[in-house]
Amino acid sequence: MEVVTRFAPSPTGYIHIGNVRSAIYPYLLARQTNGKMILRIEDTDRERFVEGATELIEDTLNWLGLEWDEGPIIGGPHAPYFQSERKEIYHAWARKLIAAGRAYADPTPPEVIDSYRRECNSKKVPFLYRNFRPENTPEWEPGLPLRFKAEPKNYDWVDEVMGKMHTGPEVLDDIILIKKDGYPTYNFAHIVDDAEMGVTHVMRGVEYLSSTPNYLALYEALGLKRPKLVSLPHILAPQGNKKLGKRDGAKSVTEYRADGILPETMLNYLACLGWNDGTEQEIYTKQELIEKFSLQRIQNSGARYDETKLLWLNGQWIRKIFVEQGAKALYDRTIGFWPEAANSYPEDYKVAVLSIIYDRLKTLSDLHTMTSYFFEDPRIDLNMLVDNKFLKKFSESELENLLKLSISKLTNLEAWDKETLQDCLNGLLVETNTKPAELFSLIRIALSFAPFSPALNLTLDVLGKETSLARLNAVARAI
RNA sequence: GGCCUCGUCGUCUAGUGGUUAGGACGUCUGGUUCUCAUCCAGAAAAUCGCGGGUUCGACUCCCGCCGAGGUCACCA
Repeated sequence: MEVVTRFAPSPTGYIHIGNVRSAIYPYLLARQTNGKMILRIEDTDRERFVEGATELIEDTLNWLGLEWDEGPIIGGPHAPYFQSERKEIYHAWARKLIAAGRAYADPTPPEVIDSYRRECNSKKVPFLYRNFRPENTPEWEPGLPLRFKAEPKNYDWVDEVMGKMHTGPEVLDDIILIKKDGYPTYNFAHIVDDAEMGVTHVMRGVEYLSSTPNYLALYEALGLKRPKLVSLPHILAPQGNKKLGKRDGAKSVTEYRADGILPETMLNYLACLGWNDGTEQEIYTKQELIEKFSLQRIQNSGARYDETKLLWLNGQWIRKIFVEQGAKALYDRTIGFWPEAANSYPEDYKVAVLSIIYDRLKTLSDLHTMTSYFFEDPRIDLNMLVDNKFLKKFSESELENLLKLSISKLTNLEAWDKETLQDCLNGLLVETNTKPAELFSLIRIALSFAPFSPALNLTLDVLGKETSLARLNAVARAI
């Protein structure tokens, strides 16, 4: 049977890293089995609805490369995919329940229900509405909430991650199916939708584990086959033991795009937070994840979110793309991350710069600070020369002489490429009887006045003869 | 409080009766003709939450406890 999974977020804001995994795993499973993934927007809470949130969600999925088969804009055989547009469907199913005597309209005012709840809380007993079930219930009509009539009993089921589950009758209750505003609750809507849409695997956070018996009761009352249930462990905040949420500063997934994290990194990192294939592999392409993913190997304990490892992984991916797909492919990912001054330079030049600094990048936004001297002349700061730990031992006139000799040798070069330049630099080392740390530091700093730069011959090569010599001369004059 | 879930290096994890408890991030130390990285090599780092059993033998099986989390909404 075809596997059908879904990602069913509510449009209450952006998707953060704490909950995007419940999009990734369904995606991987669907692709692995040549099944389908559905995007469904659970917008039945009209108070919390945020304008534009659906677009944000689609944007996130697109950026991560998680394409879906049915959903709001692209449509599909089970449209509409906004729950708010499916009211009649829920009502039709609700009427079946009423007809079967398994649902009732509840006239009890909220204040009264609150008092029941408070009573239970003060007695330290769980609040079960079915213990307060009204004797006579009216016809269901708009303005009245509709409740499920629970039949308490034991339930046994298998959670694909947590394993064999068993609960007693005490967890079943008369949950609200339809709110007084006519919209269904999540509890009811998702069951109806999953059934109508043919969803075979329901994947969601562990927080739903406690209410699963109520869902099981609903499947039963509705005469529906229960789908496979998959509980996903939480992603924990860096501090404490709570699940990662917006109040812990959980950034939106796409915010990481602005920070220069690659989507490959994000997908790789998040997929492997709480899942692994049992090997020692750390870097996975999307394709590899699709092939190797398995429900059985999802971790059943929470996993802490660790940004340091994300950064490491991003560095790995930057290098992987450069090595496997080439400098141009990596360059295409860097648009928007270059310093202002780079705008007036041709693409070839920027690709050349990228080629010699890419392996120092942790994020693409590092480009901004790491490459400025390739695009504008640095401010000359003689203290950087004089105070340098390798150059301290030289007097200013010695430095000037070293620099002048270097300038004349470089000026006389006929070719300007990394090999010729290295030969020239090596010759200067012999001639001046200095150590690489000394002479190279001098030239490197004079060229860049940056805390670090790529290998000297490469820096000179990319900067070009004219710019390099102009900068060295300027420094020689300034000493 | 009831019910449910979870518990291996700081972190992510491998491990299903017999292993020097393995890998990765991070940390530290070296090496790579200068810096910062990369890369390479190496080190430190888990009495497997605790206590009982079962067994020749337990991280692995059983029981109890403790700790952490979830849930008990007309939110999802």
